[in-house]
Amino acid sequence: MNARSVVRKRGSAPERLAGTDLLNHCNNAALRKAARRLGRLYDAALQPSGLRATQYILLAQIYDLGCPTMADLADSLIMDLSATRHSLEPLVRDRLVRLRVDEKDRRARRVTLTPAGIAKFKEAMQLWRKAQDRFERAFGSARASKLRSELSALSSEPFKEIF
Amino acid sequence: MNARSVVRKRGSAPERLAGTDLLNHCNNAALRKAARRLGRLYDAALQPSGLRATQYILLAQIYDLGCPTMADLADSLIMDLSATRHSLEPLVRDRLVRLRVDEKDRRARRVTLTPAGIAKFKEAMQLWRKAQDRFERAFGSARASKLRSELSALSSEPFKEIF
DNA sequence: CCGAGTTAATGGCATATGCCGGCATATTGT
DNA sequence: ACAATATGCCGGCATATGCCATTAACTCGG
Repeated sequence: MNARSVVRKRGSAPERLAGTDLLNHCNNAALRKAARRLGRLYDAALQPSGLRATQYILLAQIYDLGCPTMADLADSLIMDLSATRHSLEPLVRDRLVRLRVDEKDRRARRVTLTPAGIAKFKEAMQLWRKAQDRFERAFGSARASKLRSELSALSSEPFKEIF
Repeated sequence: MNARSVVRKRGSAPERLAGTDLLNHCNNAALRKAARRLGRLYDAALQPSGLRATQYILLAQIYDLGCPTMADLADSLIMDLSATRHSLEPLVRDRLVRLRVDEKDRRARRVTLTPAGIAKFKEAMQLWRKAQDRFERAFGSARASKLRSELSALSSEPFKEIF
């Protein structure tokens, strides 16, 4: 009787079908689901390089910024400083990334790619492009561009302070 | 020559400004950044309830589905089965969620909310709404709706097999 | 130059997420 | 009924992410 009522109650009520209401309206849930899905696509594509998608993102951003401080890097990725540091650990361990004390501000750490890091990044970039292409072929290139644009807007300035 | 080119080359080269190229085109990076940003918004809003945004999503989905199996739940959230299980652990520990063996298939586990879980969910829903409203007021309600719609499309069927 | 306040990073803890290998339970072909 | 296979979940391991408290280093007013 107990198990039955649990099992059945929900689906039978005419008010609402299963699993189609609550979360369909949640921006955060939609974002996370999409991130998981897409993450797995990129992760799989990058596998031959031994990098995770997140690690690729870190390398790319470091490459792009040159030798940012931890805080620069974290900010640019909308990431917590500690999270950034923790995520960097495997990369440092594997000698793809190096940290060094900033000359002018001894508190700061400059993050740089090692030669191996640069090589690995360039290797991974080829794989990344495959994932990117595969996704955009399926989703539409213009559509993806528009989506990224909206996501960037969401991640950018105005929303830093909606709290 | 090697290290030098890594450290310095970047900022000075006129070819490109720092941090605006590589990742701006990466769908995955854009998605992750947005997810982190929005996640923090929802996390903060839910804080009084003691739930994380992700936990709220789990409770909501369980509430919605009734008493799904682990696999049902994982699928509906585009989540790995093990990840789902692990994420459920704190909720089970705190007696918000219960697992029980399915009668008909002893391998399967049915996930249900306890009364405390239902109460907590409803409490959290009020906080969730605040975050949702706050975000949509800033981002635009229609715009958010469109964004969710694109994200859902991305998470849904056609892209399961773009590999 | 000193001390109060600020800023950058670290360490510890907790959850989030995923992969892989193993185990128990179903399902199926014969 | 039985062996082979498939399925659902568990455990262990590794990374991802964030918060908090702490420490080290800089800034500034006096």
